[in-house]
Amino acid sequence: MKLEPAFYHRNNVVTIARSLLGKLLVTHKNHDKTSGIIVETEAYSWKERGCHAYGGKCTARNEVMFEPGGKAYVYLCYGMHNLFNVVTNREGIADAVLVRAVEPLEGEEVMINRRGDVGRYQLTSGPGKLTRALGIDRTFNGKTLWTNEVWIEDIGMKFNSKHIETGKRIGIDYAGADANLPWRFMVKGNRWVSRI
DNA sequence: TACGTGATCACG
DNA sequence: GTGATCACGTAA
Repeated sequence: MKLEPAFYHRNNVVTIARSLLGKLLVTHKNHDKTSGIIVETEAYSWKERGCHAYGGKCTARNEVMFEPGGKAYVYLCYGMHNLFNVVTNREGIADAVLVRAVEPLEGEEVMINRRGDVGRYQLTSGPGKLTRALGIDRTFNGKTLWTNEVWIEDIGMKFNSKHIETGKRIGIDYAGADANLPWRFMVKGNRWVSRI
């Protein structure tokens, strides 16, 4: 069943990033349904330098982060890759969770068509790869996550801290000391987790 | 390890 | 208007 708005409106983005592991990210476009189990996330908070909305800075790109939790924040990275985030917290408090990897569940053929035949474990094992595989582009920016086009679902998969690996977030060296925050979460041993 | 790639943002 | 920058992926 789809996650309710209240799931996203909570104020602890780290807690939400952890609890998104094992949830199912689903897209449905042009009669193609694709889905994957979330196996890697990163938390971002307006209070730290890694975040696009650091210090409450609102721009044309990140304004959806300031809306109530439960929307998609999708932006273009390095001129090529669409990255998918889940906006959290209440209106005006800009927190978000980056989804970095999923394990394919439904529509693997469609994903291969979109990504090319790159091999089973390369299909969705990174933040740019999974958006391509699931057909997520910037037109998804601002969509609520309980529409019929994109949503996140609870499939009863639960992980305790024994099954979750924690680490520093990837690719944010510009964040200074905040780059060391242990806000990256991975399902231990899962084959689709992005880079080591 | 190196670079493609183009939107974005802080300048003025 | 302009230029530096960038929450990545790929080949090598």
